[in-house]
Amino acid sequence: MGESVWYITTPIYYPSDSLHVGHAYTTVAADALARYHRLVGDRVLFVTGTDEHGQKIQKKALEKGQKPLEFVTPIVKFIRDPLWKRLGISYDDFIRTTEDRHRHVVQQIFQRLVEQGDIYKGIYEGWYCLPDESYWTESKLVDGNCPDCGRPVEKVTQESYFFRLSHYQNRLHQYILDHPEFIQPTSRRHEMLNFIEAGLEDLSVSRMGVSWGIPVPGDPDHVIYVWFDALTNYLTAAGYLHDTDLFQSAWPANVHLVGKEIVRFHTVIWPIILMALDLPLPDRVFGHGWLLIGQAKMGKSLGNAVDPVELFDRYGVDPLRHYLLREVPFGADGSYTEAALVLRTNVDLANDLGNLLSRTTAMIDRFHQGTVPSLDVGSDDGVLAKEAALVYREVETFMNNLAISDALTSIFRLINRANKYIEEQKPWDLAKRHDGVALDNVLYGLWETLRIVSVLLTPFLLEAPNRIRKQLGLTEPVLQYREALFGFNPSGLSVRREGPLFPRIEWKESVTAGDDTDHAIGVEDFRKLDFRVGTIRTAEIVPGADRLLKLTVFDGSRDRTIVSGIRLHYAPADLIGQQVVVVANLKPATFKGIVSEGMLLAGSHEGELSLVAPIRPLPEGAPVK
RNA sequence: GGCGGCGUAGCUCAGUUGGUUAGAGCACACGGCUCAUACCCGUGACGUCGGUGGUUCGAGUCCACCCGCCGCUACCA
Repeated sequence: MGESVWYITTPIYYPSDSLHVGHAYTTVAADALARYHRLVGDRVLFVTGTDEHGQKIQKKALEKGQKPLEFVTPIVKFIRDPLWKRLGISYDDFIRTTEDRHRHVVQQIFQRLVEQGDIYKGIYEGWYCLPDESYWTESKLVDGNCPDCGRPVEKVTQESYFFRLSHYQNRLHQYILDHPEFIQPTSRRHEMLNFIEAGLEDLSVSRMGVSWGIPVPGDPDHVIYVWFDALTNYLTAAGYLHDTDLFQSAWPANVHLVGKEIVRFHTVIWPIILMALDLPLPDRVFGHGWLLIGQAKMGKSLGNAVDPVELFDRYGVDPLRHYLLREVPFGADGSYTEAALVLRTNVDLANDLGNLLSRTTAMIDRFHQGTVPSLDVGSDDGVLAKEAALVYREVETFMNNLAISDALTSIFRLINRANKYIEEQKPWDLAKRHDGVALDNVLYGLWETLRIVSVLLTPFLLEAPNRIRKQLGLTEPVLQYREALFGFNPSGLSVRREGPLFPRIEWKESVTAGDDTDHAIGVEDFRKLDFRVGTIRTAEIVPGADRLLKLTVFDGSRDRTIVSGIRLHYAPADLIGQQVVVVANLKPATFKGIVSEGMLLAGSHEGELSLVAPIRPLPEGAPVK
């Protein structure tokens, strides 16, 4: 019987596509929690993995002429290394649903539930798209047609195994009422109570048309379907039915960290499976928000998925981790923009933390020959010690509540306090006045604060803590959270200045593509723009300007003079009679003495330029919106 | 449609059980400092607290209605 294990999971990801920053966000958050708990001395089991069965992967593999496992394995490999490896994901176990250990567990559970009557055979009604070879539920159909291809679907009825959710409905409802901590944040809890109160239908947990999955024991025409397979990974990884010692200390899980879109499966289906198995329920299911791209949901199909590998190649692991953990507050949605990532890095990591380290070590070098002064407790004002002690407790509280961004905010408050303290104490004046004791206390306080920060940041950042410690003259890595207490004895240590801990990122907004939703405008803004169709009447070269043309454009009511910088791309003669789109309510501007009353729309790419025009002719003056 | 939530400075958000001049961070302006990564520190400006009408001595904070936005409303991982 081992000591109790702090068990945290991420969802297992579906490797049909490469993962994006959203997945990285969930996983980094779980990693920070796992690292924190190791630091405070808990035995930790941190599990992530991949959910590899199902129709979609079967189809994708088929398209590539591969077996499903062949198709999926390189993707899984990539997720483990480089993706999670370089992001520093310190998982203790990586589970794949295609592993034998998992198949055995799923089949045994299934068998047991059949035997005790919680799973029964019935008839499943669904819809099937023949050309797509896809099954759909009624609610997914678009106007009664296949949501993928829009073609008609046919009704299929087939034998299926059903899981008796209805039987456990009241028990689950009561459980959620009795355990306010079970579903977080509370808004999700309300939604789930609502959902359950509406009544639970039994869930179809097998399919006949899909071959890529775990067969139903004793009935190999049926494959165990989706959630029943996926959710039970949490039991497999905890050793259920095969590693009794591990299971006894690890189960129930402390936290299932999930995206808000799968909260329901984790708080309805999953607890009922556990109830049916007579197992205790996890302490908490936390549904975190999404990382949006500007305002939009991120997704492969939306073409805006941000590749995490690209991000840490460009900005480094610590800036990325810090940004993810700091920017998205508790349960709410966060918004990814490159501008915000750069800002967080420059302001927090470079200006505040990096610069504090730089100025502290510089002063110890200059005013104390590089050796770390010791503290004269009796004469110290205790300002930094007090703040450090407060932050120490706050971080504990926040991390226990899964409030990761609040914990980081708290740590950076200590850093800011230290920067301010320098301003208040003016060590350079103390040095001039030869006030040795006061100077020593200040320098020690700053050094000690940075040492404490290096401990506090250990769960969040991978490289910075040890780089800070090296510059502080410390050689031992951080081992325990308790090291973040004020009063370390630094005798014999000397600082070792290096280059900036986090160099400021020079970043020009205009250079970046892909974050156009960063400056999203409302439709009311768009309506301010008056676009109209016009026809070019005349076109002539503007003397003394090598790229300007002077045009007259009839906009339905009058001829406008428009000066346009398109001479390199269009000969005047080619433009006459051409329809274009003009911006009609632009303030007039003067070019080479000619007043231009508007602009033409044109697209450009790498030196190419093309005017925008209606595909079919329209009357002049027709609005464009 | 049903249930729930949100709308507070240019941006992201805090605002406890209703109570003196509505806050923080970022951005902006000005000033200071020089140990430091053009950094840091200070000061300042900016808000009809979505709208209307109530309750109250007093409402961002309670009630009603309205406007706008969002989440959930089952078998996709």
